[in-house]
Amino acid sequence: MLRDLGQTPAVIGIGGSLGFDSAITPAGGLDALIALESIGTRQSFARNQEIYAEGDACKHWYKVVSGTVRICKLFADGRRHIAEFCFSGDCFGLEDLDERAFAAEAVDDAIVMCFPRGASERLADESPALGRLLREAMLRNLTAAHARMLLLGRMDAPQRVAHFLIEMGERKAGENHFDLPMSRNDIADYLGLTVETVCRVLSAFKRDGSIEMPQPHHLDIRKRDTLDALAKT
Amino acid sequence: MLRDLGQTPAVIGIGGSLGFDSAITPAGGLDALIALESIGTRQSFARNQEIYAEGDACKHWYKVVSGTVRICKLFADGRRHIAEFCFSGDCFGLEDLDERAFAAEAVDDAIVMCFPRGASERLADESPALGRLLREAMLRNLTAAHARMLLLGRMDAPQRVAHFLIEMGERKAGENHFDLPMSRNDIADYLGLTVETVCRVLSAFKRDGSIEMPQPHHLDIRKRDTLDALAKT
DNA sequence: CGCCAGTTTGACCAAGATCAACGCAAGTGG
DNA sequence: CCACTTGCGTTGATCTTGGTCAAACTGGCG
Repeated sequence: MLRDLGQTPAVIGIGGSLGFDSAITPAGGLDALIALESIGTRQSFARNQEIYAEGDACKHWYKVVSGTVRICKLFADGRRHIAEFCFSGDCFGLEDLDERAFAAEAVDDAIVMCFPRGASERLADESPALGRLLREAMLRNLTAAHARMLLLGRMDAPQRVAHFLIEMGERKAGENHFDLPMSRNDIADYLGLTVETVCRVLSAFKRDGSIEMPQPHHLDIRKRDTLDALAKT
Repeated sequence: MLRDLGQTPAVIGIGGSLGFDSAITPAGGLDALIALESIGTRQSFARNQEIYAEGDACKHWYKVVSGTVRICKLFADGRRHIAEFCFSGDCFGLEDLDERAFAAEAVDDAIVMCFPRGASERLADESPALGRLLREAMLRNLTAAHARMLLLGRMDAPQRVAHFLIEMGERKAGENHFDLPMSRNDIADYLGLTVETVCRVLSAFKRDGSIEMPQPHHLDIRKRDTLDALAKT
């Protein structure tokens, strides 16, 4: 547990991929991380179960232990926007507002650690190193958010899907062969497209040999170069 | 100068509106803010002048004193994406990467304060209160980034323009009557639209009486309700 | 005066949304 | 064990929004 925290320590952000995998943990930071770990509680959620709802009070933040979590928002007209998918090691639910602007739901069966917000802020106060780690993580998150703005504002459908596949490959496994835990609808709402468009683009990728998809949720990237070229802005 | 910092203290983020206008400055935070102010230098830029370029080293971050700054990125195909407009009191240029992912340019004649990155990080290490303020500011920035994702991913052209007009009204003046310092091209690149579409939507708003625009850069919101209703997701 | 950069408008086109249908595998209940 | 339902995924036909291309208008400024 300790070793795990040391390698991908708990980190902050509304959601997003931000373990400190490559960060050096300065003296003092490690103690704070141990203390942080000790104030967390473990929770399990079933597929599609709500972790917190839009409008709930922001009393805690979370770190994914296993499974997948989506950070999302439902509109009056029934449409949905997914801000982020969180995988093992990712953190979510830390916001500056008092109320949740987004909901968090388990995509598949998921286990998360839950940290009280106030206590972890006090820990950061006592440990400059932890404070700095948190700031760095937030900036990383901000960088990721800007990248997503580019995707949503400037990329066409094939580019978005290619970008998504590469992102998933890197975050899930770092390999060309992996499972997609989320539905086509989830993917569409994450990329700002419709289910139909996502399907069509995936079919097109399959047709030109860029990917193989024996089952809808089992993916194999065959021409990474082609996808990379597309995803490159 | 000191009073100014106390009211809208220097704050961090790639860009964005994040003065601590409403934040209480806890004991100790103020000292750090004074120290921060003392390490800053004042710089002036002419209209369209570059403050830093994409790829430059991230040695400093900035706070707008007067004028307008755009944070933007140019693509190989000539298109441009504007991540943020920064007005008086806003800060920009603090990133986690070593190289600038975006450029910063003066929209009109602008004056900024420039702070060395390393020195301000050390200040935050010494002052938990400052560290906490910075974290809060970053989270605010993250919230803003998520709102922009919603805009870029889910809103149609009239909604985006309505949202933009309301945002500018609130940030520039808090009134219904104000100047738009940026060009139609800037607006388009900020909203993920083309100049033509921005013009058409503005003309439509003018036709239905939602706004008046005696000159292209002078705006008067006449039916805020209509615009609000549009902008509401 | 004419030039120039920025703005506006119109005609046309294409990417992706919408609407509709079908396929397919995993339940579910008789 | 087999109809029947249900939830996803896929595919096709059509429509809409906003992009593209082209041209005209405007207000400074040499």
